[in-house]
Amino acid sequence: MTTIRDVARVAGVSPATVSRVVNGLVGYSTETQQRVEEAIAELNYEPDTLARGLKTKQTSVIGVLAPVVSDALASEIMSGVEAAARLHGYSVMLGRTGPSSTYAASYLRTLRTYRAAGVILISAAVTPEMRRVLGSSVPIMSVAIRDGQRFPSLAIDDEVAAYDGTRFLIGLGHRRIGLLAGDPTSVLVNKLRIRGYLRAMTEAKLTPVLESGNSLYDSAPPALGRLLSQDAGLTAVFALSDEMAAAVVNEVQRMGRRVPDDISVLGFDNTRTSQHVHPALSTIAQPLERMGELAVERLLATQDLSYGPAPRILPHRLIERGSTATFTR
Amino acid sequence: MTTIRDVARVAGVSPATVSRVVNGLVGYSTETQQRVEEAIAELNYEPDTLARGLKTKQTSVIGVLAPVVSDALASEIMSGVEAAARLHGYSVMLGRTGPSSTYAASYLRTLRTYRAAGVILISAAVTPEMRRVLGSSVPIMSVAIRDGQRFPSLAIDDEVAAYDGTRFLIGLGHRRIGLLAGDPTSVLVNKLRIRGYLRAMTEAKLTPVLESGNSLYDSAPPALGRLLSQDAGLTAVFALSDEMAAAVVNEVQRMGRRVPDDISVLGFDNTRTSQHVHPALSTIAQPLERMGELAVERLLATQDLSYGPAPRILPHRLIERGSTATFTR
DNA sequence: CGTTGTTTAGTAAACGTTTGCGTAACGTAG
DNA sequence: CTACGTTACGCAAACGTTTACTAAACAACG
Repeated sequence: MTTIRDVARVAGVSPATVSRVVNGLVGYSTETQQRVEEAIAELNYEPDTLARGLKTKQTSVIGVLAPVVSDALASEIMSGVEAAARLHGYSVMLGRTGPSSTYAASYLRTLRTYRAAGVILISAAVTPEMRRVLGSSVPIMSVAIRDGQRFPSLAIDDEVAAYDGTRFLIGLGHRRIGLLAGDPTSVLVNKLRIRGYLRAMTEAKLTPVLESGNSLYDSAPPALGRLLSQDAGLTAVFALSDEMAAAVVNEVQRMGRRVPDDISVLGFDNTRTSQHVHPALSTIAQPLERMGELAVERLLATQDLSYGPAPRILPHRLIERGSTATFTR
Repeated sequence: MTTIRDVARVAGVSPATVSRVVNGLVGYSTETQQRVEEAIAELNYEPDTLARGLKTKQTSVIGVLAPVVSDALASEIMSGVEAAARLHGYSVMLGRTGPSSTYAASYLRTLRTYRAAGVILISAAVTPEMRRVLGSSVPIMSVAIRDGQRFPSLAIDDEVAAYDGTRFLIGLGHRRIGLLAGDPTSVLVNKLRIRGYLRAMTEAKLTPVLESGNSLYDSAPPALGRLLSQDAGLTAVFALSDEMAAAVVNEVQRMGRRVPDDISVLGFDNTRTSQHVHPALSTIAQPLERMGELAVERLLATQDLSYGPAPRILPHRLIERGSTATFTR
């Protein structure tokens, strides 16, 4: 390994000077700068991150935690995170939120010993325990979830998004619209979306029909069954994740009915899954990659924690594909 | 931050002793050990990774690079990597292979300055440039790709897997079987799989019909069109990725023909996508998560590079679901 | 020409660990 | 009682940086 001392020797200056030019500080002549740069190139010198971090108490790592790393939604956000991080010269460290808050906290502890520059939580809220573990030096934020008022977060307005989706279905002429939710007890996001659906339905004086799955594919068919047993005449189903929506599309067809002719299906998230099914899903798009990018940018803008709690709202967008159609009768 | 000195002071010993008990070395009495451990617990001490890494020239980070991070196949492998890494007390750093070998190399350089314990390449081969950048101190290996003979890798036997898939279709009674490959020029994997298909077909004295996509969903419909224009009477299509297979299923149905009654479709990889389509895909499963886990275990077993080049072959498995059926006529 | 200010550069002390070396204490054997 | 081996532990020097201080050199100014 070639060190800063080697460079200094070759360039005929002191290590301090080399450090200065490497970091673009002031205090050297152009001539010196050139000699140093030549030496760096010649020796193929690269500053040691560890030593630097030890001294400066900061490294360019950003931690990213998701409930499960192979999740499609999380993957796309991570993709954005990776891109933006790289762009700004940061590296990303990957982890799982895991089963318990303690599990996550343990990883955060690791992140702190790495003197990470910040951490991004996907689809998970910042708990006080996490905040405590990190100490005051490393900023943290949630994305794709509306946290309480306590910590910074980045998400769409889930209530309005679900409202818009429901309105869309109503505008298509549907009157009997079922909602297939995720687990409302655990995830705030679902509570908000359910509220949006409810608001749209009651405004239109329609009776809500609601069942919950767990956002994954397999939970949808049984939940759809329950939905249909509440109201066999449903003409539209609004599923709160694309995976569940895809399952609904397939299940409906398996039952011998057609999408969208007999039943319209609306998804949520606009992950790749929404295009993997036929007909392709109409869905509420979240700007997933963008969210990831923005998350790192906001994090980097946060020198101190004075950044404040205000959740930042991103625009959602309804994408109309083949799984929804007008209903007339 | 509480340091080893603080612990030493509280426990009434020297920093050296604290270090020894933290690292489980020898040279202290049980009584001392207990005092130190109490102090550690009391102060909530956690050794600084940076300082330790600087001294020992090793950190517990494992780098993982994939061509694109939101890819389903890569995600599942990463999931395994994350799990195993965590289990062994390592952290994973995420990166993209990116467009060029130089792009990847630049990230590897970063990884080296972090003194990473190793790096895992997903669906990408180790180039000599990468190897050179890493120097001799950090081991690297590929997974889900059969590298040349030069560097360690971990994969299924793609040739045999494709052969088996084709044999399976033939066993079902199909005679006119089209292959939908990925890009054969760039990825070795595809070359091997194509070879397997070809071998099965010629052994059975059937005439191969072959077109290439790029492994992604959108590339499949046009490629299917070309396949069908070569032989409109195809009764089975073997797609070399689940995404393409899913697209084929949807496209076939869009054309008013039925899967599997009119055309059987066989996929490859057994990613989640294979279940998102109806009928669900029969497919060749790779043990993706397991591959990720094994990759880190092999890496960790590699103190030095004397590990040798032998590619390790993992078993593949044919999963029969609804998209394939016997053909009789 | 002394004084002062500015620019360029070097010296050395940290940052928090690990570890080679030295040594005191204590048994045990001769 | 001396000699010696073993165990438990402390001292201090690294690891590769950054950065506060200091100082030399030089110009500008009265």
